[in-house]
Amino acid sequence: MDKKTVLIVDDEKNIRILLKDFLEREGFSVLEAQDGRQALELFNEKCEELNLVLLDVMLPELDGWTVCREIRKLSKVPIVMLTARSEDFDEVHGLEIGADDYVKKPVKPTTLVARINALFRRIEPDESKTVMSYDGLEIDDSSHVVKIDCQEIALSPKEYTLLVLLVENKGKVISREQLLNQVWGYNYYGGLRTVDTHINRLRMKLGSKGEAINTIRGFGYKFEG
Amino acid sequence: MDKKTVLIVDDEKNIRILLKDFLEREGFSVLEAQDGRQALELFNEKCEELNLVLLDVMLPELDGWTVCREIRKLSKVPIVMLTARSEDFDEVHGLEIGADDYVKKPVKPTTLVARINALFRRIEPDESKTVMSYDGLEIDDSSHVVKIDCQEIALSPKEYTLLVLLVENKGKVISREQLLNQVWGYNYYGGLRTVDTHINRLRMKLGSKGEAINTIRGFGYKFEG
DNA sequence: TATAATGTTTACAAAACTGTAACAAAACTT
DNA sequence: AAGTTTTGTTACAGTTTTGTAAACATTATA
Repeated sequence: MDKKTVLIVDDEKNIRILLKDFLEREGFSVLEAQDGRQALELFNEKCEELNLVLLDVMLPELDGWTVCREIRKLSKVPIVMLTARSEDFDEVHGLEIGADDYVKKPVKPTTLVARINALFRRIEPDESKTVMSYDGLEIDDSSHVVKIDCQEIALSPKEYTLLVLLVENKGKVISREQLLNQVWGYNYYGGLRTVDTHINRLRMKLGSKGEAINTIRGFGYKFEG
Repeated sequence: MDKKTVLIVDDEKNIRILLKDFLEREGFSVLEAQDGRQALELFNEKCEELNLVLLDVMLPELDGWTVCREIRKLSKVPIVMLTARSEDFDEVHGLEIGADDYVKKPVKPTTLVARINALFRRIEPDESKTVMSYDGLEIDDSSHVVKIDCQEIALSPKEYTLLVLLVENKGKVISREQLLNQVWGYNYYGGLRTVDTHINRLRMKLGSKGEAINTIRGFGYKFEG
């Protein structure tokens, strides 16, 4: 998987910096433009290597709408439009003139990246993955692979199901009854202590990451502190 | 461009009706489900003809997250997740487990349709690949020929179908139920162990390449590690 | 601090799962 | 119609997984 290049077009410098930093940390390569004219120039020049354009709607000189339409004429590069003021938030129009997503500012970088990845996943279906991750723990449910620091570990069916449930509800306490219902089935008849045993086995196999499974005395278990 | 089929999954009847009416007026064909279990059943049955799933997060029985993950395991059908309550609005998680868009209710039908169209615009008409290959294994679906290191091998119909399904979903775990549904037909009534037997026969015929078929204890089989 | 309540760990037998072989029914060929 | 191939089921064995109980540890409570 090669590095993706993103062009950020925004007239506010702090926003460009914020997004650029975050995207680079996520492994993207980033170009910047501060107005529509510059954006189009850069686009013409680097068209081939661009994978995505992050386009603000309010721009000096040439507005985002126009830039979006121009780019669409030339290329199929995905475009995400950003908008700040609610009166500019004509989502339907934005999508109709060729944007692939349309997002209201302020946008959390994590969210933005998640949306960008979802977009890429669509375009290059080979890399489609459904991963949950936390710290160095990675769960790909479609391939059923659990990794700790990129090292695959083997879990039994119950352990796996339990882990997925915990991670999925990370931050929330889940009672033993709930765990029994979800993992063992709602008409399962068995002792609650069984859950403890499995939690224990899971913790062992997760090694240091096992500490992310917290005991909430009297209530149940919770993933993450 | 033929008519697109959308599956609406929501437990609120008025929302289903509202969306259904609107989508049908826009030229879509619509199916409905009111809970997660029903959604998955419908999905298994109509998998082939579906183009999009509109999935509410809050559902009785099986929640939207689970449904989304299940669908993702087997298919590349786009999924749009809807959510009503803000505490359920974990956009990043939704997108990570395979949703293509994630929208907060109440959503204007016009907006929704614009987003759906933007999604479809991205998806290229899949040139139905006829040749699949993995390592020294080559499957030409148009001529029905399977080769190992350029050496043609003979597979029975069931073995062939099974292999194609596995290879098409390489890297993904497929449950015995799913294999039965896809290979033997949706309303086939027969034991799950039958799948094991055929997997076994397939492995034999594939020789060393047979090792690419992995057993995922408690869940099913997966092609490739 | 003593006691009760709750959670953790260990050990082991029971249960569940899978691979394989054998067999008979069904489908297909000739 | 006889022979061949494909198919579904069952049974058995080896292995892994699982549930339970009991001992052990920890935390709360009086």
